[in-house]
Amino acid sequence: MDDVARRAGVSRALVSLALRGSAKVSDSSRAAVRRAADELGYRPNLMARHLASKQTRTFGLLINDLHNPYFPSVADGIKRAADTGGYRMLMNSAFLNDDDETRAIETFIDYRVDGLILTGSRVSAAVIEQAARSVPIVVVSRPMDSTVVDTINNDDFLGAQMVVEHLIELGHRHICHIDGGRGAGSAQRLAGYQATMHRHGFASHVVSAAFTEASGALAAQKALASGRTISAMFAGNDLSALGALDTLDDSGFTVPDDMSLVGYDNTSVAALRHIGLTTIDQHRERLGELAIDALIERVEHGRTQAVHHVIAPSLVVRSTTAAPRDQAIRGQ
Amino acid sequence: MDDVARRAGVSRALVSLALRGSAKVSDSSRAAVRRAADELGYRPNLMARHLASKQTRTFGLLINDLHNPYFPSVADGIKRAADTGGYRMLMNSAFLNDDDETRAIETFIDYRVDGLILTGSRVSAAVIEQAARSVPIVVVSRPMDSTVVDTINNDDFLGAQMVVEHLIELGHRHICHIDGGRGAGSAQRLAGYQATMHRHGFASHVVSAAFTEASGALAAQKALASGRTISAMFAGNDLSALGALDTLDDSGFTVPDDMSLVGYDNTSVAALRHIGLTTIDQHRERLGELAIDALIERVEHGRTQAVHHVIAPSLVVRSTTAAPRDQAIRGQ
DNA sequence: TCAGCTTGTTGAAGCGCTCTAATCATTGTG
DNA sequence: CACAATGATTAGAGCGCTTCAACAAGCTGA
Repeated sequence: MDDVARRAGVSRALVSLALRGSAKVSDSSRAAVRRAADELGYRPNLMARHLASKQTRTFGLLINDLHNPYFPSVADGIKRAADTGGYRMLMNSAFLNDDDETRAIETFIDYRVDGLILTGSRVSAAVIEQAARSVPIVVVSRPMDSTVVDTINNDDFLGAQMVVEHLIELGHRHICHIDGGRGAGSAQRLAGYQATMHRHGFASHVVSAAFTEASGALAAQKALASGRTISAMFAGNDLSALGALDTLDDSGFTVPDDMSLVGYDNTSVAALRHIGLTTIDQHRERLGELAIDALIERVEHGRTQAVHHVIAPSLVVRSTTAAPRDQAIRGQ
Repeated sequence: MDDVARRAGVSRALVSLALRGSAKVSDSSRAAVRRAADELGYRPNLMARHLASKQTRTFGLLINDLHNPYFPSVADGIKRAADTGGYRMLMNSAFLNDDDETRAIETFIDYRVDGLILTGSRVSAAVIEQAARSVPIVVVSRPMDSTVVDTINNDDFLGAQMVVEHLIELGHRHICHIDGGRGAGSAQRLAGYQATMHRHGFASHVVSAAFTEASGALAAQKALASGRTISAMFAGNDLSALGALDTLDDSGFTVPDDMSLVGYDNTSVAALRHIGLTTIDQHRERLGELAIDALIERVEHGRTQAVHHVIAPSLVVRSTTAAPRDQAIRGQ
């Protein structure tokens, strides 16, 4: 920086101002500084800059499970919104491990990001609220009733309700739900399923799993082995639906003739025509935008009260759902 | 830090030493410092630390395309290896955009990571070598003949050869290759395909695409519309194979009866039984370990000469390849 | 002409840490 | 008992930047 100042014939302070585009720098010195900086290939040291200014103009994004194609799409939206807002992103993933997640959050705090977005977070609310004392936090895809962190969520209760209504309309009565356990939003999805089944006077049938293929496959096995009649399965997310699809294939069931199957998230895999999974779309890009907006409001406009956005999902009907084979017999 | 020092009844310098586990600190003061730090919830400021020491003990990982399930698996291996090496990771993704990628690299440099891993990078070699002047770089899944950056690669020529040999053994003669364009490793895969076809006396048939589903689907359409006989398609990666599968489904082809299909990367999607794509496994976890090892050697042991690792892939035969329908007629 | 503004510029302090060299205690040696 | 050697501790400089108060210079209007 000293070199640049000397070369441009000004003081170090002015170099700082000029490079950050301050209005109170004359055009001539600004040009001189710019030229000198270019010629010297000078890049300001972010560390020093932060140390002096407490700003990094960087947001952190924590992705819980990189293997779940749902998250990259949310990341897309976030990145784009951050770009237009003039912030850059740094990411980290936790691979579904709580310790990893806690450490990743600490890394972000150590690096003094200006804001932090947690997607599909699974650590306890206490950990998050503790971290929120150091940095503004937005939690995406995990409902939290907090006064200190913002949340951006899909209405998972409604989504589940839409799925069940869709299946019931097709004539299904025996709908089994593959629960997502601690996965993001899975409690709401379960509740939506149960409430809707109950409202229609049908019995719930829940097998527990997680948001992975392997556990979805296992859960489907358990469901089939339970001896209960099942004509449709509603999995907590696309990944577990894919696992269930594996099991159904293996067990000789044809989807949707013998069994209807629904996922949740509308990931790219679900959209493959070869799979054509009926599922719920969460409008992920929108989630991302809202998350960045919330952060910018806090950082730049000093908002301190928490906001909680909930956006409505939509049903995407593809080729894994159809009327149950025995519809004619059981009738309406 | 001053507070901690005061509370522990020692100097600031000793707090620094104690917290970093220096050997020249008495057990008693070490304990006192630890306790004081805990009580105060003190976390050293990474920025300040770096400013003074030039170290962050963090590696950066740039993932080119988060939507391609190949990369998360590589990231898994990298993260694990970094963990055991005592480094933490920061990630960033570029979404297949060169400008984004360049900016992401700059962000990492600004954040002064101790080392940088580029996976599936697409920017020009010049950009990478320029960046390598600021930080040790390992390039994964992109062959580069550089004297300044390390590379860790799969033997894509060999992998392609294995695919073609497999198909030829099944009786295929008319094998079409869906090229990956600028995608990582795609040049080698193309070369392996062409060389092997040529060696067996068969004509090459290449349609160009990229490493995405959409372009794979399009390429398959072009191939089918070309009027040339095709009994098998070898796509540059799993994603484009999936796209081709969509097209084949739509066009009424049954895989593998009417058409065999092979991918590359052995992603989780390929492994879904419902898809069961024959593909090449790159031993991604190993790639990740080697990358971290290379970085640590440079950072901690001062290696300056570039190393280039190439590891052998293996063929994973699933259910999208079979003998061509007309084998009996065309015979051997 | 001059007080009072602007506008542009600068010196110096300070951000929170590490590191070097110096200091202080303690022990061992001839 | 002086002196070297060892081990533990500390003061203070410095890392590269921002920021703030102060200042110089050119303008304004009375």
